[in-house]
Amino acid sequence: MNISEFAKEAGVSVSAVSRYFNDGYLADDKREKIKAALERTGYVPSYSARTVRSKVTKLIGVILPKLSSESISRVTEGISDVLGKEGFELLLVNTANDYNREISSLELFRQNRVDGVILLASVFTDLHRSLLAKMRVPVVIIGQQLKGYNCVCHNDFGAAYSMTKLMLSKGVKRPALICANHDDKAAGEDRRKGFEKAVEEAGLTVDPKYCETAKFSMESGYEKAKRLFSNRAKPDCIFCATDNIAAGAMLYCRENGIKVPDDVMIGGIGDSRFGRVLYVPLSTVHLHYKTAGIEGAKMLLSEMESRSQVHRILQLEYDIIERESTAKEN
Amino acid sequence: MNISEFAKEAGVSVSAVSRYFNDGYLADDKREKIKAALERTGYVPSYSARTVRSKVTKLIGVILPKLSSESISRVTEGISDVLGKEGFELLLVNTANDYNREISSLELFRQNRVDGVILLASVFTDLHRSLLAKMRVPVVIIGQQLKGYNCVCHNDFGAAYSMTKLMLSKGVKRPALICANHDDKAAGEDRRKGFEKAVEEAGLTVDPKYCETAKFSMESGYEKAKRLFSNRAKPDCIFCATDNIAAGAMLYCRENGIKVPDDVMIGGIGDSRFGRVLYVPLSTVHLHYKTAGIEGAKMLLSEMESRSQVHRILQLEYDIIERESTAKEN
DNA sequence: CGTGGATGTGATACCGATTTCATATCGTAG
DNA sequence: CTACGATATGAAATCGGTATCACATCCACG
Repeated sequence: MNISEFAKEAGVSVSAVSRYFNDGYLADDKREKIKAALERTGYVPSYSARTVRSKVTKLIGVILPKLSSESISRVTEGISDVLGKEGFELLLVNTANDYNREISSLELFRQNRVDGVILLASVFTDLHRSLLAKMRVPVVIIGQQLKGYNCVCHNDFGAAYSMTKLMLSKGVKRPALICANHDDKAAGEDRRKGFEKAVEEAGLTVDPKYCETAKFSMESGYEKAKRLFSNRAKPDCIFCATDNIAAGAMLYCRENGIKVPDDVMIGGIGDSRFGRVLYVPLSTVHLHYKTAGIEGAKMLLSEMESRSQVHRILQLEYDIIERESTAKEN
Repeated sequence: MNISEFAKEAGVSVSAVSRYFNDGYLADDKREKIKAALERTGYVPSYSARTVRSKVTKLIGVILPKLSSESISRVTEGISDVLGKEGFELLLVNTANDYNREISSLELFRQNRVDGVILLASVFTDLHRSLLAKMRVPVVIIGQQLKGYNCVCHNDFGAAYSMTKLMLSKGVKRPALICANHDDKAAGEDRRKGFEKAVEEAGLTVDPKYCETAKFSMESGYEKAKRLFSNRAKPDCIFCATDNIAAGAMLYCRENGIKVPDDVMIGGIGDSRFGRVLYVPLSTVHLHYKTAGIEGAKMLLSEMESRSQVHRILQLEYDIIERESTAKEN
């Protein structure tokens, strides 16, 4: 059933029906007639037909590197909370860390399918940049910084610096690092640099043998911890770029009789829910993921409204959470 | 720029452009012309205009009770994998466990906005049923059973039964339960029944004092464990409906000097990633969440293709994962 | 050589809504 | 009493595509 059939059924004009669903200027008796016919027939207007003319999709495209990650789902929850209240729905694309899917979903979103885009990417290539430049709708980037776009990011450098410093302040001498892929500016590079700064400030040096690069998984953390402990002089402190990596490292320690924190301190980033209930409760850094989602969504809303070309970067701060995994040695 | 402007620019007819993006029957020279003009102009056809005529949205509506849950995001990942390969995108609605949002998103999906719907609901009311009946596109339900619909569910009863039986076989005498909301047929009622059956088969009785109902969170598990241990006779075994609840219960034990498994065994369901690295590694039941998403998506695809009215229920089995939290007492 | 199927083509009707426009009615301010 | 703004209305143009249709080639087959 389409609008004209329905209009006939309701005994009003097509325009009246359209007005009923949009603004006003409609007499009460017609309003009643339409309401009654609506219940009788179950008619629902077609969204795509509406979009063709009005250009409004009430859809926001969200590009994510993966779904089953605690931090990402928290960001998404924040986004969903804010945009849901404003009547927007989320068109979600899970790229599974595949650049090609990232690119192709940007392409997809150019097809007038969404009113705005939120991008949680880990790496930016030139292709990303050129596609982003072609976008005809506002874009907000969460978790990374990119010039010329509204961004919400975390103080990754500071978080890593503070966590490392916390451990160093307890007198450890051979700090090790399990970082993330360097191409990831935020979780990779910035966190690594934060670690290095703290180590240097403590008058120590960062030996490449004590630096491993892991994927964002527990399994990978486990493997890299194993490699760290294959060095002659064992590390007495491991800073891990994420809690997942830290959990993997801790599992390795547990299985190999290495005591945390007495033999080795372990610190992570992310404040995962499981940190409190780990084998040894994990010291970590709380990043405001949900807030990032909320603020990013708000930025997008305001950019959609004003279409302003002024972009800003919102950097969220962090909270150190100290637990047993970095407790004082004696 | 629209299709006729673009056609003029490319020096071909409107039909030729449409054919370029759809099937074939187009001479190679025109194909080349269009490709060149495409690069020159950056033209992208409008999806909604296409949809008005062709009815195809290439969108699947997915309704979820929450985003930041490991089990749910694993299901979603499965869905996304399968549907992404077939060129579908996901229109995601996070209902935040709010029935009204669940209802309103079903309304939303009636507006010819999606080609199919996947529903991960926890509770079914009459309103749900009547709205679902009005749907004009195929619907698949994951995690619950509902007559008249294609469903993928888990053997929740069996999982709970087996986990409880595992603990009882180790000689515990005062089993306790922390279950989920009974309105949730699968995770609430079925798992509780599985527990009860195992307890009765062991010749024991289920005292209401040893049954608590928790929300799906660690905090709630913690609280309910506290209540269980306020009984005069302490439980020596707690079956928890989910791993999150189990983690909370374990945290309570840890903080109160109750030894797991020596003083109390703890078992969960869900095989959360963190189970291995908990304070005491958690015995749990692996449910095939990702598989559920994959199979549900496949069901939807085949229903969209065949429009068959035959519905089936796919019940996935489970694997017991035995770890230290239920290790033999001596 | 005639016929028919596969291939290729552009004009145009059509999809289902919104928006514009020309017009009507009514209360009220001047 | 007139003029004007606010309210109300339906016909028709419009949005940007796809589907249909009538028609043109071309090659192969009997």
